[in-house]
Amino acid sequence: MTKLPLSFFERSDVVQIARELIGKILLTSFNGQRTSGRIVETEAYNGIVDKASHAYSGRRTNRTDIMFREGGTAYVYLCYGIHHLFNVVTNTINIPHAVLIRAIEPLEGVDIMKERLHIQKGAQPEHTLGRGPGKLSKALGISTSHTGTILQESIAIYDDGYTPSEIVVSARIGVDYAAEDAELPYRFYLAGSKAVSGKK
DNA sequence: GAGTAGATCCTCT
DNA sequence: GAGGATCTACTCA
Repeated sequence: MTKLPLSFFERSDVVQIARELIGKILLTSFNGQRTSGRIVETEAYNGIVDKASHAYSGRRTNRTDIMFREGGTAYVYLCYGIHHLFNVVTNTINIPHAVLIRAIEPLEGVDIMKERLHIQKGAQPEHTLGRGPGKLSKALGISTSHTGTILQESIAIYDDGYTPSEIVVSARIGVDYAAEDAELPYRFYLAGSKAVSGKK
């Protein structure tokens, strides 16, 4: 299992990176609690030309400033006052591209994830633990305090040689406000995975 | 099984 | 002061 280098995220094609992240492993290690899962669903956010992106038209505020950093930085923000959403910043400095990680299949630390989600042990099948961006962040212990973290230490993404059998492309979820950009084929998921969120 | 309301708070206008 | 890259629980059928 090899850790993805920062150069993986510093490439210019955010849509390509989103596709390649399917099947990779997201691993967090906080306070000795190690949890990981295989990424099965992602969405690309294509910077200043993408109405669905927080950085659309070059909007740079305290919150979005993280997206203007170099690739391989974590961008975590609070949605609906409840959910912490985990993104990976891509491309180079001053280009605010990002990939939203939407779903994982749990691998290590399943009991820790259940504890974090307040699920009784064995009460729910494992594939529900990382189904959806809000739950995934909670299961892995990621919160807004981790925004700006470089993805090489307490949070990192690995390649264990797994090759996805079939990747499905679709429009993104929950971005109706983005008008015609909501239709863009920027969402990728692993065909047949039970952990994929959204419609069937 | 499908549809809907409510939670809840930070960020930007 | 409004609204959001969501999730759950509850209703009704």
